[in-house]
Amino acid sequence: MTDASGYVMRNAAFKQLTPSQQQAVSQIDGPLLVIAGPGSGKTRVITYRIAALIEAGVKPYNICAITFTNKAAEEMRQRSEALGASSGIHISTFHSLCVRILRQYADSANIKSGFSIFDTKDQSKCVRQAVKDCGLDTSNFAPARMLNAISALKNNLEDVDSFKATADDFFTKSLSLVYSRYQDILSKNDAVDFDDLLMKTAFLLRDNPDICAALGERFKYLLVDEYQDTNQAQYRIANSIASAHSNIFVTGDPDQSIYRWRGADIRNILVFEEDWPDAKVVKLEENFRSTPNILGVADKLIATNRRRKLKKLIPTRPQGKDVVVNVFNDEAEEAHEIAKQIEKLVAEGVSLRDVAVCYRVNSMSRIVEEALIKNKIAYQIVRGVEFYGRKEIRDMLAYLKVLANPSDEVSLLRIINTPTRGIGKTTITRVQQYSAASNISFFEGLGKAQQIDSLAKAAKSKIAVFFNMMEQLKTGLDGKVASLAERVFVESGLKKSFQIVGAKTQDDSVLENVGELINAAAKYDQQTDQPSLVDYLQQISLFSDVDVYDPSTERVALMTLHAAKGLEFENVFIPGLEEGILPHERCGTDEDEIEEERRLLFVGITRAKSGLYISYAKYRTIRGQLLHTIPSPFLYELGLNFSESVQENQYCYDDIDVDNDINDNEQPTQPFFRDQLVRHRKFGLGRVKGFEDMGGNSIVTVKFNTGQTRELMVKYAGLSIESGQAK
DNA sequence: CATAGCCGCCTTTTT
DNA sequence: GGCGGCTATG
Repeated sequence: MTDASGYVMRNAAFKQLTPSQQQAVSQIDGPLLVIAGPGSGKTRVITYRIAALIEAGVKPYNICAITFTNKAAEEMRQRSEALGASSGIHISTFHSLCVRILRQYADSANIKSGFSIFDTKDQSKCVRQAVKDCGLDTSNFAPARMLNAISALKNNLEDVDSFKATADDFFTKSLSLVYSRYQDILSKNDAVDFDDLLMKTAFLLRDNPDICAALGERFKYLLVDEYQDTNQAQYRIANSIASAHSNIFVTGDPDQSIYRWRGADIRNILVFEEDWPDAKVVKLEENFRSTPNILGVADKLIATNRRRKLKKLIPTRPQGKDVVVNVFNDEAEEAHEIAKQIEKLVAEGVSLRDVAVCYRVNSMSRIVEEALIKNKIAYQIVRGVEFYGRKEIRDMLAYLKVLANPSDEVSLLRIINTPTRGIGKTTITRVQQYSAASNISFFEGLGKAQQIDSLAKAAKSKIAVFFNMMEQLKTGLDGKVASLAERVFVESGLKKSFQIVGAKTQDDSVLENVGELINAAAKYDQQTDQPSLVDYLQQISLFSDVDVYDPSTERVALMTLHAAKGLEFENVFIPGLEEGILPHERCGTDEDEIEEERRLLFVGITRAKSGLYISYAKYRTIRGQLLHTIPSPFLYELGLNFSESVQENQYCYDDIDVDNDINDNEQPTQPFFRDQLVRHRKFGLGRVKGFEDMGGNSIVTVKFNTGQTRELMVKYAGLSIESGQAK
């Protein structure tokens, strides 16, 4: 094998790599950890490495590369194709890989191979039902909260039984009931959620050494990108597959770990050397992307974090423009000035495709959009309104899902009366009762509707029409998806109903979107060897708009900081450096979470090649409330002489007391001051709006994020003061 | 049974 | 400020 890699050594392109990059490329067998900083040419290293493997005689078929996003997978495919080394290599996300494995070993995994994959909205429906079924109140046990908790359990490989055993207080006991019921509902639907894909695969590999060995045989070389973002389930899956041969190659950067909230465990990368004692470790510390100005700022910021592997950012580019920090009055002005600055850049010859605006939360996109529209600047939102989240698309897909998997009751309930065909709640309940009593699925119940005595004659005939239509559509299942989708569109009556609405509102975007869906299906039919409806639906469930970003168009890119990972731009704007936004208020005082927010900003900063514009607004309207903001503590950590660097904007109005209901000159001895962030056990996060000093009976007025303003007795309120404020 | 309008909950980030 | 779910009304 060394001979073959020697061939790579002689390759001219290979010689252009730095010594550490060469190291990372040329090791063929055994475990290898590459700690790769931002802009270190990591993607290049991975593709070269794939080429080196193939030149060393490894069959493409035996190579499996895992990424976190479909977009990263697509890019890797293209890049390895450019090296003439793509066909046969398995390149996909963890989730896609799991779908494949689960379908192949459906019996051992105890699921049907035609399983539906439920997205977040489907999950909410199910968990809400589960909470109700358990006799719990959906306001005390908010479905979203339950779902988050269940998701966290699954990512940590806690199944229903193991969690039940450890649940000891009221909340965890209730949660375990809901979890159990939720899983029952999913299984009744022959459905899995995103987390199940991982958990079920991890358990499948744990419990079936033969399957594990077979996969190790199939995937003799395993590459995992962004290893710092693996959660427990993904970590186990990767380790299981590689256990037989130890050919596991992972790359990552602990400083860019930003998915803790979905179970990513930074420890996975930190303990790699313990897991694989003969692992080689290569650090890629040179940065080929950003100017020293930008890297200096990034380095200062991240140095504040304690939980990390020490790593340098070594600049290779010449000194560039200063990093700009701006302060604005409010978010509208901030957005407007960003637009103006973009205009300036364009005047200097910068292309719009070299500009990105990266914000903490999606909701911040709108104000930026408005400003860009006003200034006639073209933009594209990377993952705005998700295509597959649109109502019309979900309706169409629900029909297809029911055709592929009649047990999918969630989808069936969505479409049974969409468009309206006179099948109402009462009818549905009666069929459901009948189906439950006769131990058949809801869809089968519809087929037997004529035998259900409680149903009215009219209801029976309406059901018959619907049921026959679905049966009729099923006869067209020949693998090709596009033609079927077209038929569904027409025969379901959706087309007609959308046309009516479209004519009324003068808006045919709905029809266009369905057209786009059918086009996409046609593309799938064309590009896939053995197209099938089940395969199509399972794939599509793992896609979102993230993958639609088109770097070739002449537009400014708008995206969240999370979505920005892996991308680079000549110029990057990061607005909203404010307490509560970045770091986000949800992370509270938890130091680990604050560190993650810091990494998030680090990721944002290191996207910029030469121009970096950071800003915050003194006032910002959040959920309809005008709030006086506090600058983000991160601003002080950037190593810029902050007070001097901030160019006070000429339009700045002075700190006017907006509500005018309290004297600003409070005595420092008072325990509470205006705009202080406080947390209440029940009402959550809020801001102090007033304080009446009455000794032991002092009253504090707090405006909570729920929108309520409350007067609380200090001695009873039990308010805790949120730390992390401006120093 | 269908629809309009109201109420409450919600939003961090993604597969 | 927006969506989804629930309720009152036709």
